[in-house]
Amino acid sequence: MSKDRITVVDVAEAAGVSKSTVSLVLQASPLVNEATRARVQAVIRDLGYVYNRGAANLRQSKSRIVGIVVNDLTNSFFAELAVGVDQVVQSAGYVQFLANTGENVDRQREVIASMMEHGISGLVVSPARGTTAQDFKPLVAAGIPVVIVVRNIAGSKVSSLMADNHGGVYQAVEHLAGLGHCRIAFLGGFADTAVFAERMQGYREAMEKVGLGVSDDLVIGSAPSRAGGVDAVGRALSLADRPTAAVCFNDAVAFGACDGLRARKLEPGIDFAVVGFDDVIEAKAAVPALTTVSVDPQGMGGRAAQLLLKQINSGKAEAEAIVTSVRLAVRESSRGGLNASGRKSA
Amino acid sequence: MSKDRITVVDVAEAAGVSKSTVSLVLQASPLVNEATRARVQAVIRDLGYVYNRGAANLRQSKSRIVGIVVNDLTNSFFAELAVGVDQVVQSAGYVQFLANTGENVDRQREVIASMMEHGISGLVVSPARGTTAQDFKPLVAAGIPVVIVVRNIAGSKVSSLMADNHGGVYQAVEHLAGLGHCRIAFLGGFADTAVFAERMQGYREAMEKVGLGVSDDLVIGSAPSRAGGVDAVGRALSLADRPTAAVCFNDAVAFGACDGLRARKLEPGIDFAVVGFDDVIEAKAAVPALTTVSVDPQGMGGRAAQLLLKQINSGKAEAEAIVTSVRLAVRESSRGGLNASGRKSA
DNA sequence: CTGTTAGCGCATTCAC
DNA sequence: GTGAATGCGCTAACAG
Repeated sequence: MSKDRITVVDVAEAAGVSKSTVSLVLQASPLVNEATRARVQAVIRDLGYVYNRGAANLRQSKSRIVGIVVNDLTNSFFAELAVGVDQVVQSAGYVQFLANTGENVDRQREVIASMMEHGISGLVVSPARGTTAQDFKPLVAAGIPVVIVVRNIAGSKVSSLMADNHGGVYQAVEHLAGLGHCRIAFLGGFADTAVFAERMQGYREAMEKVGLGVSDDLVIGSAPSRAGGVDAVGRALSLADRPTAAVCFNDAVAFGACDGLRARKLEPGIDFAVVGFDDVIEAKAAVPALTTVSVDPQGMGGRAAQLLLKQINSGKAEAEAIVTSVRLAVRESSRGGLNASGRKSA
Repeated sequence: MSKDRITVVDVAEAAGVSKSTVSLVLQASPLVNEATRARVQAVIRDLGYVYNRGAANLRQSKSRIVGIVVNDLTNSFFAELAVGVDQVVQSAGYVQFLANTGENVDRQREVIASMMEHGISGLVVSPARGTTAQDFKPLVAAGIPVVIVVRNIAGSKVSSLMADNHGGVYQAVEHLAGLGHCRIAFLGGFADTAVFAERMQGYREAMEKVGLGVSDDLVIGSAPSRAGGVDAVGRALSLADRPTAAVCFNDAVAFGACDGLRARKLEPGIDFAVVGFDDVIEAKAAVPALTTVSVDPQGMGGRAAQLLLKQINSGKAEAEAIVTSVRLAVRESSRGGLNASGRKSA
């Protein structure tokens, strides 16, 4: 059917003009006669011509394509993030390469290399665990803007967009203290990530600030998963001086904590307040008794993309670190839980 | 810092060979001396050369990039699908453009056009609602393989990969009948989609097959949402001749049905059996009493990608329609529910 | 085995 | 306003 790919010269001779004229109407230049423009466009349409952006990119050595690599698209949080990026990227007339690494650093290296070969003009990446600043060397060497989202990589001289981990946990602690809780635990998470460090720091500072101080037995690590939460809350409840509330490393842990409470016939939010950090976003329709520190992944994606585009258009800006605010989402059923259980303290 | 982009000629003269030689080592041709290959590769490495796939694509007029457009990446089902595609696409050395349409046909048209301009060599698409065969005309005209997933488009002469909607519901009905249910309703969904038609047909045929016949009052439409499910189950329960079980259009409806049951102090799976079709996949950790017809979206994505790659490599094959099987996932707590409630019938 | 010669499809000076 | 050259970075024949 269709012979070979039809090009500008084809439409040029079919319209009785030269290729440059065609090129001009293609980019909507005002330098071309209205009549000829119409004629050319007609020919384009019924000849079924499709613009070859690859050739154009080659010629101008720039492309309107960006890369986005996420560590786990299966996680709704990152899916939403990708949607956020997609939205602004699309409206800006860009198209995106998307790759999922599944937390595999080697795969990540490969896809980034591949994307570079394809001439992406920018990259937003939520790094796989184990990513080092090294991994972005090629990008920065090539002067390609990069914005890291969600997880920070120490020492990488690229931009980053992070949720306010510190502030979120800080708010959570203040909220619980305001409810009258005195023994507030920190549940779940592994200490080897930057995110954990930030949230932990928020916990410590807030506990000091509200005058409760920090005792190490209230910090109970576990896997950042639902099972980990069950475990952690179990250990918390078996402490001699039982906590009455906890802020959890993330929402998975928080769900687990609720599971653990119910298994002991305790009602989350009434008998024991729990606050999660809204990472995984299962939260959407979940546990009504759960207060969460909630971050808007789609919004983050959008902002990340905007930042990236800004850098692309400004010919390369220097690294910029921006922190997106979070808000505490307090559910009805978890308000004033302390009074209800009669466990209010001095 | 980095001057302009470094090219094959740069490495060529740095290595003291010609560009073609460089080109040959780039494609790992065996036609080049081991010594020179090593030298060239060394130069490539420490010159920081990056291959320009765009130029290569232009030259060979083919690209190792495929497009994938989904209607709602926010829905875990499609996110998983995308991951499935990504996986096989990546291992095949391809990279993917991903675009989210948000059920917007115009946006879909735009992104497909954009992808064509970028020279994708294939497309997998889960069409936005309202997509017509027309929308794929440009693709087929250009000889670009397309595989439609999840939702079929009548009259489009492209390949498709669909879940076994008919068979799934058929199995579900058989299952319920096997448990002794005689009044089995079909809940939720709008009649204007192909998917609905297929599932409905499965219901009808199975009801005939097991000798229960179909009475129209047992077919209760509603929005394919959780709220719709609540509504539908309510209407079902107020029927004169109450059904004892239902198969739902999808899992959202099924969840709603369970909500509705509990609101009436009925226990799903015990007092009333409900079977959902696992579209939205919230199901993962959800209602234990719920039996679902489950489809594996990631697997579907993988198969779709494989089909696409096959067609790409075989220089374009004709349209192929394949149906992926589904299986009934029966939860422990929903087995034999009928007996437990003493509502067993003749 | 390696170097030479030509374009892939387009955008961009420059003349006309 | 429009047309004729030139080259983006690479591969694909052929020569050597």
